[in-house]
Amino acid sequence: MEPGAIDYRDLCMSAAPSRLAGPAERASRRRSAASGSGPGVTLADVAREAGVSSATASRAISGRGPIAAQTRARVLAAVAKLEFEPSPLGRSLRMQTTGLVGVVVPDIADPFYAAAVKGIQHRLEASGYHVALVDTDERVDRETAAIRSLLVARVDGLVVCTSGIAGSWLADAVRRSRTPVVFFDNAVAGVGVGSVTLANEDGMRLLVDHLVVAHGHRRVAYVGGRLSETSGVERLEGFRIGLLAAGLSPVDAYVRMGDWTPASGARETEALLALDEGPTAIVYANARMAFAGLHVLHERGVRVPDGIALASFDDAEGGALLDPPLTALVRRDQQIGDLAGSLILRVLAYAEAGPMHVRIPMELALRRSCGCAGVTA
Amino acid sequence: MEPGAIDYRDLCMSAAPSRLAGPAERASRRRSAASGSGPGVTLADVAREAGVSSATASRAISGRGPIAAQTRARVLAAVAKLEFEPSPLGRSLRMQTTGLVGVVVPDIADPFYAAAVKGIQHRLEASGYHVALVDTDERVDRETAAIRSLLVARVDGLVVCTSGIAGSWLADAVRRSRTPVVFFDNAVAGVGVGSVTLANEDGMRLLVDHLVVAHGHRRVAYVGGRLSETSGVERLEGFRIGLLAAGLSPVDAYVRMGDWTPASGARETEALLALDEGPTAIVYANARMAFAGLHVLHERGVRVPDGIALASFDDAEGGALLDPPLTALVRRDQQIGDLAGSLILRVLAYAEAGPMHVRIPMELALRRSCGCAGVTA
DNA sequence: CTGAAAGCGCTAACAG
DNA sequence: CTGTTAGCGCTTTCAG
Repeated sequence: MEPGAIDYRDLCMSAAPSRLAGPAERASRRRSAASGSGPGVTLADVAREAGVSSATASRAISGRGPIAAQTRARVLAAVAKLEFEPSPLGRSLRMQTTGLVGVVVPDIADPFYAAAVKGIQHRLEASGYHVALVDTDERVDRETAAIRSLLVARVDGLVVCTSGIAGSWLADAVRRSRTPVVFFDNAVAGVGVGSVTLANEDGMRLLVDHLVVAHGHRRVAYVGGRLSETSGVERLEGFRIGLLAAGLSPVDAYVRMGDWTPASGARETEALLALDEGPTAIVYANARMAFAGLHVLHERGVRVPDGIALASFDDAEGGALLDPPLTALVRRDQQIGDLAGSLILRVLAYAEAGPMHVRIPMELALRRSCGCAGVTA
Repeated sequence: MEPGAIDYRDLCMSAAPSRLAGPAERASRRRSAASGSGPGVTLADVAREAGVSSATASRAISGRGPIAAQTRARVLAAVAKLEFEPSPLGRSLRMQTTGLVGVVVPDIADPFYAAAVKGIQHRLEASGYHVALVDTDERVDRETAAIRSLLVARVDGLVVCTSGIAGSWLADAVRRSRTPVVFFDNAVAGVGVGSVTLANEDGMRLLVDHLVVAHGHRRVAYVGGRLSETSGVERLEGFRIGLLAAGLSPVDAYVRMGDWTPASGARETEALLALDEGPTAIVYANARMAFAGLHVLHERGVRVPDGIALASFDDAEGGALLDPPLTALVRRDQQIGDLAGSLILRVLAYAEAGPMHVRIPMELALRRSCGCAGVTA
């Protein structure tokens, strides 16, 4: 082990106490102002160097306000010479703006949210915003704390996927702070300047319709997600309506509720298998549950799709790689994040009026787990 | 479609121009100061309400400096009454501290980085820091821009996984800014206050050793990751040394270089299959390439592990769910992030001296893809 | 123990 | 067109 290296177990003991001093408690590190260039150089320095007032320097740099071309050039030269970088701290205080957008997600380890965050971040970065990310572990109390804390930090906007249909607290807090909020994946009725959601109901109907009409299944089961989230509610509704539209009626025993996790997908699949007269097809409300379900079926020696056919609402990197490849609804993964980012930017840039709600349509990818030959990629 | 709802295609046209006005260009929204409570209440308001000076109010709230218990109580009452939340903007300017830690990752959609970010965020949140996340898409130019931009934003610290062994720019920038940096997964020699990396070499040796010694393979191939990253280099080295230690010599044709992506995993696997005398076992440098490789093998009708045995350096949610379950090295996924967070906190809290380098040991999970019976979970 | 005053770095009115 | 002045909200000497 090289010098300076330590065993990770030691670190767990020594450097990971449950609570270290936070930013507010820390003594301020003084800037060293070492070479007189780079961070540490102030606008006043630039002004002095250029022989103008700091107001003029500010105008030259920001491009706002009248300024003689020649003066501007002098200032810019000074900026370059001193390698001046305007400090956002002074500007933030003055402008009441942080250049930060808070992003709150239930679980960044879920590939769906990871992709969404990627989309949001790329979008916002292009407009000069930074993303303050908080992962809530799907816990409503953590979500509440996260939003509160981001509001205190004076983020310019918020992009939130709430877990749990948010109560009045969220609505109040958001309204009072006058901070624009965009919801994605799960919307909150009546709150926020916009939302981006999937066509949960339509998509699920597509899936059910395919299983029933194209493949003739009549005993179709459903493994759903949390009903405390709108996506869970809407997908279930889509399942029921899809069944009814196809002339079948939902059977209670075939409708199982999971919580989006692989563990719950496995559990509910086993429950379905234990039934006297089991289903001939199972629809999962998301990919992670479907993956786990497929695994259970393999273990039990049930052939897919011959024994039981499978389909999933939601795809993920790997759905196409499974054996058999999973029939699912597809979308460009970062799209939802990109749109959510666009929505919040629209408000930040133009302070536009009415809320804007976007639904992303879903497309069916017919692979082999439903019984198709697997034409679609 | 409900009122206010629009089709997403319209939005792509109307609200997603390539560049919207950024924070610096926006006119400042004036606080409405509506009810006189909540955000908008200033320390001066509290002081007035409590009948003290703002200096005293500050002392009462921050807990720093001498203050009479009674006075403090009066101030705290005023705080509660007005629902005062200290503005971080004023404090930031004064303290030269933002409470922000920049986190830079190559690809948040990679489950490994997602888990790492989760660990980092949770750790930092516990100490009151926010995480400013940037995803670089594995592009060095984006990484450079990200770090520069975070430094300009005056983050208090940086946690970085660099893609590409960072050149002198990074070293310079980091040193000059005097901002503490912790590297994870990929380290950069001589730069930063710490690093958290996996035991790449040891782990890979474990894998090779198992294949050769336990299962008697003599034609072992390797599908590696980028050699512009230390993890890529170290894993390759581990493979070579492992082979040598087992008394075999590496065969050039069996050593293929991918770039961590599933696509490259598939491509190199096919190249291996095209060989006259192909390998009897393949070791992959990460899970995503292994998944794709397994898929290719399935498609080609090669039985795993009978035809070709498989093992992967790196696991991921789902490795155990594959068919056959994938033999791989395992770790607690968020651990690397947790440790990286601890390391940067240590520096932020104590401004401690020497750099600290941590290696996370890897453990072998014997599943079925290598030929084992699949005892380990 | 408390108050007055200065200032972090920047921008915006308002004069000149 | 440019300089002066006045803060944004907070912390911290320095006196009292």
